[in-house]
Amino acid sequence: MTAEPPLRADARRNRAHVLEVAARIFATEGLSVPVHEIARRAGVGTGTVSRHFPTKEALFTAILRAQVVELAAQADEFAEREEPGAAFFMYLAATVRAGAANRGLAEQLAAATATTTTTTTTTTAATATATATGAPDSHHERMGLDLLCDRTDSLLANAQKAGAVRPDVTAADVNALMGACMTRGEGAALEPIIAVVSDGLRA
Amino acid sequence: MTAEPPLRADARRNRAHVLEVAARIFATEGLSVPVHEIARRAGVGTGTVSRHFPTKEALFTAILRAQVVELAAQADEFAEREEPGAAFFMYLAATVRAGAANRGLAEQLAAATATTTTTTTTTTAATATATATGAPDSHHERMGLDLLCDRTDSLLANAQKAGAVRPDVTAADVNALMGACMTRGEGAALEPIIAVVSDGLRA
Amino acid sequence: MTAEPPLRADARRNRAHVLEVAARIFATEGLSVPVHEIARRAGVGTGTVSRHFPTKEALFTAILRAQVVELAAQADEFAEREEPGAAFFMYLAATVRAGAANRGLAEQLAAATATTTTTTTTTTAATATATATGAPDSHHERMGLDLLCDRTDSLLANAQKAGAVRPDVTAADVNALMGACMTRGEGAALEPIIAVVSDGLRA
Amino acid sequence: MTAEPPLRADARRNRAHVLEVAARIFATEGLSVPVHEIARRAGVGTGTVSRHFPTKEALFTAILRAQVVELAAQADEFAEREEPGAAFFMYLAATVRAGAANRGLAEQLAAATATTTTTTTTTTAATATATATGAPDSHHERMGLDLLCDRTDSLLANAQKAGAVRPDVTAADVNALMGACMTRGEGAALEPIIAVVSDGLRA
DNA sequence: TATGAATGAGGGTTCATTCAT
DNA sequence: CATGAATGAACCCTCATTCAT
Repeated sequence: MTAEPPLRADARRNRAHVLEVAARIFATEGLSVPVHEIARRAGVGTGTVSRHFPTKEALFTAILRAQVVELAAQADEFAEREEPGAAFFMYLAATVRAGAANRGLAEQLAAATATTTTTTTTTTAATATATATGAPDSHHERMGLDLLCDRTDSLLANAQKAGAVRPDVTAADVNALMGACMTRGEGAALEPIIAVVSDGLRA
Repeated sequence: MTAEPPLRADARRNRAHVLEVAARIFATEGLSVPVHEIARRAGVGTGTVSRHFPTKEALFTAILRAQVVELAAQADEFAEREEPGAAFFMYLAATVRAGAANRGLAEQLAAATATTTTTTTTTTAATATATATGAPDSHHERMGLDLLCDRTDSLLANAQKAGAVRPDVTAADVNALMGACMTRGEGAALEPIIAVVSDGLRA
Repeated sequence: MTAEPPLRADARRNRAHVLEVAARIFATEGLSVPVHEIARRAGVGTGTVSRHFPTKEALFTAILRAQVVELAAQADEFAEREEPGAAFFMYLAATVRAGAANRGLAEQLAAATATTTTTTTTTTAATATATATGAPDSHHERMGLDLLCDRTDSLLANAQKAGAVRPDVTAADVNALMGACMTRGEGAALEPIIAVVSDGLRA
Repeated sequence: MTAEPPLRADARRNRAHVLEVAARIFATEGLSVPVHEIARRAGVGTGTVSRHFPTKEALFTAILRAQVVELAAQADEFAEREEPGAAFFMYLAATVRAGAANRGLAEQLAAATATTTTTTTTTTAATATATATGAPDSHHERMGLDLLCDRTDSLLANAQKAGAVRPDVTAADVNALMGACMTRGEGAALEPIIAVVSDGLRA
């Protein structure tokens, strides 16, 4: 609503730094790392983190959105430059690779995929509250997951129309499969898993 | 070391009851349910839970072990009664279904699979501490995951020898795939996912 | 709803002790004293306070209700045993004396009296939340202030009918006057104030 | 000690504006409004507020003093132009009306009146600290309350000498009564309260 | 042995104040 | 001077664990 004035240069740097550090920490150690710890490792006070991201969930959101937006852009490029089948499988691989490199992203996606009936309660009290009081799916949208779902929908539809993907799988199945692959153990090679799932999806 | 005296009858009953209730709760609501809540729903005091399972992680372990032992037994039956390919795919499906029906199990497996390189921190401070101080892989073994890994190893090897499974996947890949599928969103149907992965694994 | 089992003896003692200490502290230093400090002075951990009174506001409520209930009972005695005018003025004096001896009580009453149009925001976030989401006046009732208001209503009406109190003042005025007198500085003698207000109210 | 150089014109304007905005906010919403919020609504940075009023309490003081000085001036007018009784009761009514229209003023006065024996702690940690470390009654004087007390003293004395006010009340009683009436609930009409108290004070 | 009350470290968040820009 | 980002202590609350009853 109120158009915020652009951040001061140093603040922008600081914000970016916190974001970067938090992204790395969440990626490697998951979302349960205390805010205090993030602040410490970023070399700032806890208040600085709270100023830029008033809630821990806001921090999740900021990080996840950025990553998701990038993935969606990539997906659009694939859709434009490749033929339907290739586009779909490149999207699949790219998304899974991104998620696999990022534990926090995977955790959020896993939680988000489970939003159909039950309230998640996994992530945060704030999430629950928001869900209870306000918009039904706002969490999903805040995180930008709707962007990804859109890409899955259209890329899958096209690939199925082109006969490159078996017709009996739904977008929800694909989302679940991608979300699932992200959480694979780091001990296992990621590429074989992508290969297996891709092959399993082929017509 | 110290040979534990056998539990008194009422104590054994109590322990079993707590275990049962906790298993149900963890299965449906995940591992973050407070111990206090488990005790309450089991109709015992928190002290009773702590007496039998001195740590929350010990409770996880006890539950997971039981479930894993059962899965391993099932696997042995498959190995005995079915031909290699069928046995492998039945094992895969059974394991994934079990995990998918059990949120806590899936959470633990996901965390456990990720133990190869990084220290986990996912589950609990207690876990992290234990892992840090004690034996490097004891978590894995305490949970009984070694039993499952053994089954994956042998069933996969046999199935590959029989030409039923593509030769380029490793046991680690299969474990990761199974672990991954368990965490699929509750919105997506489980069976299509199993079908896709199974098809992808076939020779 | 769920009939709580009676507290264990030691817990009841502890609860009573915390209540007593908190009442004294709130009475002398107001409501803004940290819970942590109350716990410290009561010689218990912060968790113990939170166990008995899950919210700081719950602690206020418990203390205030007890005091208010006692005042209401006293009022009923006056109504029964004295003639209307005397009953009213004894009630006034007793209430003011109680509130004056109790800074926290006075703060709450002052805040509570101001509930007509604006939301108070003075006391606590929890209060505001409750007011926003749930029942409109629940704060007022949780504190038991409705009990006092009832007494003011009836005692005043009777006294006015009996010609002991000037007819142009309302119960709201009386409540405000009582609430006001409670907050008088401790440097000033209370009794002259009561005398002045009582005289001013006489027919 | 160090003779302050006169403020630059823009600085003086800024200071005045902050003062004005803060006065309005404190009057309507009380003293617990964050400094940050005051700065925001005044359209200046938080640093600007802190520069002019190094402490939140300093801001209170500046505002209160101005208001108190005005009240004192009014009192002097009454004393000059009216006969003793009228002057006293006009002073009483004017002071109470001012306080009642001003939540922050009333809060401060209530806190200030209570300074005789106990240390306050109501307003702010800063206040408490200042009170603890520095001069015993400096708060009272910083706020300009001594000015008001002087007026109460002399107006009351004259009115009593003139037989317009009952002789058994002290200035402290009157101050307390005035302070008390300010905090009356917004639901109750102010004038009846003033009427009652005035009548009660008459000889 | 069972109980559940007590503990206290740790979580996220707010806010008066300071200080680099 | 003005700015507003940074600070960090303090607040309230949760919960795994311990221990007196």
